[in-house]
Amino acid sequence: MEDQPRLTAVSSSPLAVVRSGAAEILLEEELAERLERSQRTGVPLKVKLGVDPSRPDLHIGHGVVLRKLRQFQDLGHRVILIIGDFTGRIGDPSGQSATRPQLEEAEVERNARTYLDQVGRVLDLGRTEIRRNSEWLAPLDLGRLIRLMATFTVARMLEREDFARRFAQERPIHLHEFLYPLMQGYDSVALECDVELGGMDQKFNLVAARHVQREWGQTPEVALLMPLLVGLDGAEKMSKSLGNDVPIDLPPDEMFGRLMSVGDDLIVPYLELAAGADPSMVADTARGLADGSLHPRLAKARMAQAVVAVYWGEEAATRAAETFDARFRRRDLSGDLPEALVPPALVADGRVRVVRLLVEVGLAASAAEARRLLAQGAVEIDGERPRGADAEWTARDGGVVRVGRYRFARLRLG
RNA sequence: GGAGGGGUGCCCGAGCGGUUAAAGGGGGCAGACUGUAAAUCUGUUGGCGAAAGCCUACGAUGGUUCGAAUCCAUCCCCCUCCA
Repeated sequence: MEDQPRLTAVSSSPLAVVRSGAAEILLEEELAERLERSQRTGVPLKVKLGVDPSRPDLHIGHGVVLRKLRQFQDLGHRVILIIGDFTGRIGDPSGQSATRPQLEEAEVERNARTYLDQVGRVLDLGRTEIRRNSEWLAPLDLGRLIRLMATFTVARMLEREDFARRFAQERPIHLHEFLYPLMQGYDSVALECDVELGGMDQKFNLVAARHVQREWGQTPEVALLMPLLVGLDGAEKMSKSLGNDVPIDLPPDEMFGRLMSVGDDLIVPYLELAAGADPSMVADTARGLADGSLHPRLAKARMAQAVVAVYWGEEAATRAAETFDARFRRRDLSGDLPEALVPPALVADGRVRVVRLLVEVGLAASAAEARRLLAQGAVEIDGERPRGADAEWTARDGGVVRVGRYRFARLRLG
């Protein structure tokens, strides 16, 4: 392996650390002032991140914000994770069933737990406060709610890009959707937050929170906005529903592989945002790629390794890089492979129908797909490349099957 | 409350009695090419089956017909305009 780049900046001033990589800070002077005061008085800042429990699957795009949160944590500040259980529960305007709220409560619970598992890869959970916004939102009475609503105008609401677009297209905007930014803002009031983090897509909500706090006589929190990470497709922002994401809990080998399949344009942004690499290293890489002195494949491998290291540690990342090299560059499948058990019932006269095998070990979703893959020459098993739907494999413990480029397994006879 | 438009495969979208497992595009998967790149080209993309073939599918239910995604009835949902 090539020598490892330094991934974290040698600590400079707290402001420099916290500011690095941010897309926008409202307002930076306020941030500087609060950090300074905190340092002087020894009172840590309350730093908030709101999370949506209806989507418990985190990807490395969320990781961008989480890493920033971690930096605050490392500087000794109080990090508060707000589970939006209340907001999440009333979220879906089309949810009508009466039995639903309770089910959702259990679900919120489960999701929150999944969430923490993942978040723990980046944050120090022992030093993270977890709050649910139902704590203060559920008891909110109509009087206070109206007071909250009175702080905003419809015109102001419609400035939000999402609302503006839907309004222009005459697509529905449900009234309660206007409440979201307000409730999020109220979260900040309830906790008297000093700083709130979010992706750029949260800008409106964070600005609203500042507004609400001011209305409630509090000093508005600093809104620290992180850039959105582009998805693997290089076009849309990373999101699970678009299927262009890299889940935080993806095993190192797969995470590495997924990062390697990305277009060259993403090397630098990922290095910077997803890996949080040292700015000078990002600059070096960008320069090397631009003048051709750095091979894109090498740069990409370094990027992938750096990202994997964030979630799985240096050692695992190095191993992932080596495994990748062996499996894909040298096409060597002799190392550790995921194992798949071949049930004895499948074996007849020492032979196994390949179609059934693929389905059984999960390398094909259905027999029809398995036949298609065979017909397309995508299946390699123990060095053979059978084409027919009636192909058979001579059962052998430790046999290796590969489907397409990315799917493979070592076969174990059960 | 009144008038009109619509619900099709992962998504968008054509079809408007048989030749429709359903055009076309996107996405996915695979093959070629490569840096497992990206881009490009080609193939493929409901299930069961070795195959012939069979089964399921066009919001739901029922009906007309030799035959329905296409016609009729009822219901559910969505959208637009008027109030």
